[in-house]
Amino acid sequence: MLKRSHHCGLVRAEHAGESVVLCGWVNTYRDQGKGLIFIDLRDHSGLCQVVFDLEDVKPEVVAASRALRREDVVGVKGVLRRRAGDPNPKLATGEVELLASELEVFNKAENPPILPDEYEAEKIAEEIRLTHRYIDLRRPRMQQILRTRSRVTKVTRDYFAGHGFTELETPCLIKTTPEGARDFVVPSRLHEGSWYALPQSPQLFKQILMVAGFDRYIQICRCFRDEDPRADRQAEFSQIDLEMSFADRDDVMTMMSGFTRTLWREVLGHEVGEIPRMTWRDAMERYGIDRPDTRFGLELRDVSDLAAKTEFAVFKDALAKSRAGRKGCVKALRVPGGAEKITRKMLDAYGEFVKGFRAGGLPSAKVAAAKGGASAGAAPGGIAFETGCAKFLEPVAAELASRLSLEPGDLVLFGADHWDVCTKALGELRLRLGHDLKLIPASAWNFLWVVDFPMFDWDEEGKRWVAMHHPFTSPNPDQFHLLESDPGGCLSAGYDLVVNGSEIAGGSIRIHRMDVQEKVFTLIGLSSEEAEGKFGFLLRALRHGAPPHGGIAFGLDRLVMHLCGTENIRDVMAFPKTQSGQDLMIGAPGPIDPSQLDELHIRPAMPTPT
RNA sequence: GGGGCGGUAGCUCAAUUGGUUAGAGUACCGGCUUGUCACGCCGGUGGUUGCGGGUUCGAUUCCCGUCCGCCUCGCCA
Repeated sequence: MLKRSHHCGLVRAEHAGESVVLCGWVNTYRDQGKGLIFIDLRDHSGLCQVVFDLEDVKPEVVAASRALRREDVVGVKGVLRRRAGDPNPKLATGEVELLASELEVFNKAENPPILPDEYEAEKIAEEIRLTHRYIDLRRPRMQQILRTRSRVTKVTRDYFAGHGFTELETPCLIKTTPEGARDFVVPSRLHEGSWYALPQSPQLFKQILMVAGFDRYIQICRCFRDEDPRADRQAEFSQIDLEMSFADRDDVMTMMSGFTRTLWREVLGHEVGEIPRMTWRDAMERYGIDRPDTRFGLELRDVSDLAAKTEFAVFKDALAKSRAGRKGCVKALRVPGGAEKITRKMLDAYGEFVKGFRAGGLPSAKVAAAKGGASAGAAPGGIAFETGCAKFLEPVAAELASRLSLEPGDLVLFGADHWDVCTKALGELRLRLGHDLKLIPASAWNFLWVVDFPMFDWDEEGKRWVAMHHPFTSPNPDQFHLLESDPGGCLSAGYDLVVNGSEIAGGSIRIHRMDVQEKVFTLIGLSSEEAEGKFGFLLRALRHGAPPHGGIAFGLDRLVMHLCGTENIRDVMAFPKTQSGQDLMIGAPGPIDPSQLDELHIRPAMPTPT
């Protein structure tokens, strides 16, 4: 077998004159006739032109080289030389070519269903690319992404090893937990009728590792959640999972800010500065979302008090609403220059858009310069409202103008509904406006810690509190007293790391006292018997010497998406699944043999597949 | 579970109001071509129009069902 001496993409003019063996895939072939054949040979490093001078090689090489087709895998031996023809400025190796003397065909490729050309890849249906993933992954872009992913995990391990973290593994076959996402389950052969569950995260194990005295833990682990996938979500995904003992919220955030800075420096050469903090309340009120994209303004402003002074039924109705102890509200979004930029058609589309988030509609008004003097509707600030719900706004025009810093030419959009509906609808609309009006600077990296989350959300259906993060999250130290008196107002010691409006990590300081943990279980409607049954091991651990501890988990896939600038999580996974959870390459999931079912004590409700 | 878009040659797409033998580019096969580099020129093979039903003299086109892919709401502690 020909042994490779260089990589295709790395040969340069300085290697001219050397005897060289290149191995790789035939990217393209150009048969010039009886005397001359060119091929571009590709490996992970790039392309190099190989030339066969048919009058100057052995007959078997003539035949074999004429038969070369795209994606054949070959080794070529020859002398590297400066090109006899014009250099190709498009190739890093464009100054040189390999003059072939020997050719070994390792593997003749059948006519490829797809080609790993970036030129074609964008057009080829993803379904086809996933089916033939071994070819799609040959694309330089996919190679670059997955190598970046490898670089990320390397930097991660180095950073945390350098800070005293121990890499430990936790089991994949565990048991179901009552809270959280739907579990993937695995039937037990040895225990009839019993089931394992795949971990949604190693949460409890890492806490127990802290109780066990490991001080600092890291794992790059696979997590499983049986929920519908999205562009940035897969049922099976990877986390950088961490936990620290004797640490408070600031300790964890400081450590992780350092990690983030290291990662962005090492992978992108970008210097991340101090990462600012924002309270959850601030994020929700100003951005309508718990992971604000702070790369652009367009902030929401509460105008409930002014709306109350109008006779607008939409506002009145909203303010009269109440849910989970929280009154309805009216919020405004000022779009500078929007009176002209936002066409009627766009406005209608935005109205439909917010309805998708259960808002009733999108009241709006244009801002114009007040007509000279004291005409009706003119505010002292020199503006007047036109169109839409303008006439209802007249009584509060001056106050609105001042609160929203309105100027002629602006457009004002209103959300009026339950607090959660109103904030979410306007928050999503803000993002869409930012996109549509091109307000988002593409090259910016805006990091943000979101802190002071509520401990609990009120579940209207179940009539109970549910943990906002997870039931092991501790209240902030100054909030413990609210646990009983005002659970809805109690803030947690949780924190999320957000970049450009995307949550890349989330964690919390954990409860390390059994009595507090039991209290939280009770609050979320878990009886002591249930808690003992589901989490007895944790409670026992907390009785036997648990250090204060806390941690975080980064979404590895999303990190890589950001670092590579992709918008699709499947692009950063070697073998992703489709939205229906299928692996199109291997054909999973698939039927299993009835005897396997018997062994597992399972009788399917569906007819046995044939 | 809901909404939207899509499925025609290996791949990317076209096909008028429901009307001739479903076309083009590319890939592939054959021939030509000694400096190409998305090589070029000539010729050729290639189709269960996702699948199943229905309407019709006639369906890629219209209707019903179903499967698959993508985006999205719900969901994702």
